[in-house]
Amino acid sequence: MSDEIIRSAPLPSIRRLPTYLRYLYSLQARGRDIVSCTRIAAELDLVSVQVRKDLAVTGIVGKPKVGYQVSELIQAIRDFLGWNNATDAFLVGAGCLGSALLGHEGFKEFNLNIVAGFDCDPAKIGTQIHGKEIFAMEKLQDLIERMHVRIAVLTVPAGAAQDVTQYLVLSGARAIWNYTPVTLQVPETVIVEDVKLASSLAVLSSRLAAMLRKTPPVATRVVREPEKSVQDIKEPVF
Amino acid sequence: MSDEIIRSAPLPSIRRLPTYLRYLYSLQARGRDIVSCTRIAAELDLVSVQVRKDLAVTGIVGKPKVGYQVSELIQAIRDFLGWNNATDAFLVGAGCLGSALLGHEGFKEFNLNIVAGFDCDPAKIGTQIHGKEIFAMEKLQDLIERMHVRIAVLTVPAGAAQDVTQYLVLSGARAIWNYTPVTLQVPETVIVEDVKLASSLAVLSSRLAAMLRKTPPVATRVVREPEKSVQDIKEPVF
DNA sequence: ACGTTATCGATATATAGATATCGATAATAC
DNA sequence: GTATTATCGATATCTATATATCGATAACGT
Repeated sequence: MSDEIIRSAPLPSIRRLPTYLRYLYSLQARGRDIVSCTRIAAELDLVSVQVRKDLAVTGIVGKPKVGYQVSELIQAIRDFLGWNNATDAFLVGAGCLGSALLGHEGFKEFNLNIVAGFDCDPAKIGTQIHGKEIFAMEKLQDLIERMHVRIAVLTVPAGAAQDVTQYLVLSGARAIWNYTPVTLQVPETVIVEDVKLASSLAVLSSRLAAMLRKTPPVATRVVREPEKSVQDIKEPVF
Repeated sequence: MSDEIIRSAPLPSIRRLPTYLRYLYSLQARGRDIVSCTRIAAELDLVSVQVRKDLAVTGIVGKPKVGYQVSELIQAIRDFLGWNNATDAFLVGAGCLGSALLGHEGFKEFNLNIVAGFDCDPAKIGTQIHGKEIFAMEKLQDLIERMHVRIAVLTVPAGAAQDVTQYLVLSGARAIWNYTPVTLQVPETVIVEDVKLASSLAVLSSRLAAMLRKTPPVATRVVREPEKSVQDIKEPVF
C-alpha cells in the first residue's frame, strides 16, 4: 500500500530547466506572453517533445493550439526549483575561485544570495571581498544556526575538502555545492551537488582529440547563422 | 562495408575519468602501484563493474586476480583525454569569474595552460591578471594563429556570449569551454562544452526543496565516517 | 600440486531517458 | 457552422547507460 514508488523528476530534465527559464525571461523582456514547445525547442536546439516533457515536471499545463502562458511557466519553474524566495548561502574557502564567486552577479538570477565567506587564513579574516565579509571558520556553526543558512558553497583546496566537509556537516549545513574535485563523504541527510569542472574539460579534451585525429586543420570554415538571435536578454552574467 | 558504426565512448564514462585519475594520483603518492576495480569502486562510491567498463574505454587491460598497474592506468587515461601534452588555451572575458580562472592552479592537473586573457575593457588591456597578460579582442585572430591555440575559455557576460562566439569561430578557435549560460550557435566543426553552473544549482535546489518538504529540520544527525580517507592527496586545488 | 578465490573481460538483462506516434482540443479560416 | 491546423498530453518505441551474470585466469593457501 505505502510502497508506491515516488518517481522523482528525471535529473536531465531538471538540469534543462534553467535554460528554459533564461529563455522565458528573454521572451518576457520582449513582451511576449504566450509560447509553445515548438518554438522553445527551435530556439534552444532541442525537440519539442522533450521540452514538453521537461516542462511537465513542474506541473504546468498548456492549451492545445496555443501553448503556455510565459509568466505561469516562469512561476512554475521557479516554484519547482525553489528559486522564488531568496536563498542565503555561505561560501567556504575564499581563494581564487571562491573570491570570484563572492562577486559573481549571475547568482542573483537564481535568487541565490551568498551572504558571507569563511576562511582559515588570518590575513583574510575580517576583510571584505566584493563587499562580503570574511569570517573565521570557527564562526560557522554559530552563524549557520543564527542565520538559518542551509547551503554551503565549497571552494577550498582539494586537500582540505573532506575535513572541511566534515566540519560543515557538524555545523549544520544541509546542502553543499561542491566546486572541489573530491568525492565527498557525507551522511544521507546532507545533499551534495558537484560542479565537476574536470569532467567538463574531459569531454572537451576527448572530443577535441578525436576531431584532430580525424580532421587535420582546415583553412576555410562555414559559420552557421544563429537561428534566432538570443541577443536581447535582460539577464546578466549568468 | 564502410558504414560500420564508430561508437564513441559513452559520455558518462568520459566524465568519470578525471575522478579516477585523481584517485590514481593519490595511490601513486602513497606508493601503491597495483589497484583493482573493486577497490576503486569502494573508495569512490561506485560499483566495480562500472569502473571496469569505464577504464576499458581507454583501452587498458588488467590481470585477473591482480588488477591494473597504476602507472599504466594513469598513462592510459591521460592519453585518452589528451592530457599528456600541455594544451594551451586563451581566456576571453576577464571579469570576476574569468580573472579567477586565470589564476586557478587546479588546471595544471589537466595540463591545461591558460596563456593569456582577452577583454574589450581598455582599462584591463595591457595589464596582467595573476601573471597573465590581457590583450585586446582584436589581437585574438592573430595570436590564435601564431600560437596555434585551439581552446577558448569563454567567461564574458551572457549578453555578449553569442557575438563573441561568432568572433571566436571566425578567428579560428576549434573548441569553446563555455562558462556562460547561453546556448551557443556554432558551426559543426567547432566543439562547445558547457559548464552549466545553473543546471548544477538547479539540481541542488530541487533536491533541497524536496528534502525540506519531507523532513522538517531535525536536531541530531549521524555523521558517517569517510570509508577510507581520501586525505593524503598530493594534487592541488582541483 | 591442487583447490580456492579475487579479479578480469564479455555477455546478458534491466532501467532510465530520448524520440516517435496519435488522439483530443481549441483557435483560426472559410 | 464546419473544416483545418497547431498544439497539448498520453502512450509507445527505441536507444543509451547501468547493473547483473558467468566463464576464464592467475595468484595464494594448503
